Amino acid sequence: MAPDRPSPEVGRLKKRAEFLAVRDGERRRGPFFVLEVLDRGVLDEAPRIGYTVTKRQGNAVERNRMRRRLREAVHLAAGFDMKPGHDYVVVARRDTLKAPFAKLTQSLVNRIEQPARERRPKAPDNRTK
RNA sequence: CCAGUUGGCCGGACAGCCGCGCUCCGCAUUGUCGAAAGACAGCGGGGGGAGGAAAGUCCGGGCUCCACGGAAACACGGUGCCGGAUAACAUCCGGCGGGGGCAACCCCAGGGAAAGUGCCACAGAAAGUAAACCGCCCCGCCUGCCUUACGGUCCACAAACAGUCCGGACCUUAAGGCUGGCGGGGUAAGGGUGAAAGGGUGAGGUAAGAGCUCACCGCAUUUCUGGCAACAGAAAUGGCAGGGUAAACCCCACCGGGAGCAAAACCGAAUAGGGAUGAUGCGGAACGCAGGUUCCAGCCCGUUUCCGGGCCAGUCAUCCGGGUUGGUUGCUUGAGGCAGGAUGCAAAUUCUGUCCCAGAAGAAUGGCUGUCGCGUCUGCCAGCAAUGGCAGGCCUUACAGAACCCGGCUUACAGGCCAACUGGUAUU
Repeated sequence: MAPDRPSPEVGRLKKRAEFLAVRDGERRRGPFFVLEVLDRGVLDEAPRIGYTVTKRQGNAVERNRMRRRLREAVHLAAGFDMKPGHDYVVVARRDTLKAPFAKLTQSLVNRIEQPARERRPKAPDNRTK
């Protein structure tokens, strides 16, 4: 099951400010996790990814496991489909822990390949009724 | 073999593929990021990489910075049988005392309640200068009944009267007894209440009772003996006083500065702003032309007192230095592990040899697959049963992830292993 192509080069998000920036980007919901995507508009840089597992999802052992499985899924498969210059943040949910690995990988690939929808204009004036 | 007690240990294994962070060696010796400090990057090879609790952060230390003039008192917090171990402890070891268990063994916040104050719910008469609900006992009065005695009346006997050996009924009086009621007193044995009722058991004693008296036990005081001590034992005396509660206040003895690796040090852009020195100048009063000196105030050194020390608002000038972001150090060689010896009942100490064993920072130590093992469920078969075999399914496992480091405590934990001991049962 080893991929015949070399591992893709994917950077990591490490600072709180970077995570907060991606929160303003597009959100793709679905099973297992929520994917947040932000186009930084820099085409010649490698894509970067960060993982968010909140304390509500379990104790330290379970949180570690969720992060590791997601990281492995990105490393083995999903990383090839990430666009350069984009930042991705995976917000894990509890069922990441028990999901079959193949299903988790497939879900992640699909979510990344999903075409970028038109961003709704984030105007709070429209919401006020 | 069954049941149990104590102590210790393990807590999936192997293989394959792909990864992560740390470090070492060799070869290359340049590039990338950045304001700087600094960090990262190539190829090949090697090494090691979570736990018994890494957890809770409850104690104790190391380490770091801050604070700190002395003495006494006070306040606050903690500890609390004795001896030992230790860097230290609320830990550990060995004893003592009390309680539980047939036993191995386990549990104890275990100083002081005759220094004082407080509290003791409900129930109960009474919760602490004892008291008196029922009961028990004594005395007085009243009522009823019984027995005896004297007397009387009637019946019966007899019959003419007299009479009463014997019998019965009723009445008066007296004495005694019993039942009930009322009043006065004694009592603390018994009942009842309660977590707890002012020593326990037995005998004597008494109207009934009571340490009222006696014996034994307990208790208190004194003395002696053993023990380093906690304490234990014995004797004499006392004659029962002194209920519980100190995780209620309190008293006594001992101990204790504060904050924590996001500590702290160093390197380091801009900007806000800090410190030192000098000048001017200072809350009051006195002296002096003035600089200034003295006294009284004020503030600081945990509080107070005494002694002692320091500081003065504001403005201006000069000089020094660098919060935050980022980076490096701290950061893993340590009260260290393992093996053996010595001392000690033990906790532990000590000697020799040997080993280097995670150092992350949105946080590495993993992901997937296969085989086995373990567990569990279902079905079938064998068996009286315990159980065993086969097939299939599930979970690939409990509790749980280092964050400066040690020593403990506490809490969580699927399943399993070993040793010693105790009580049964069977066999010899």
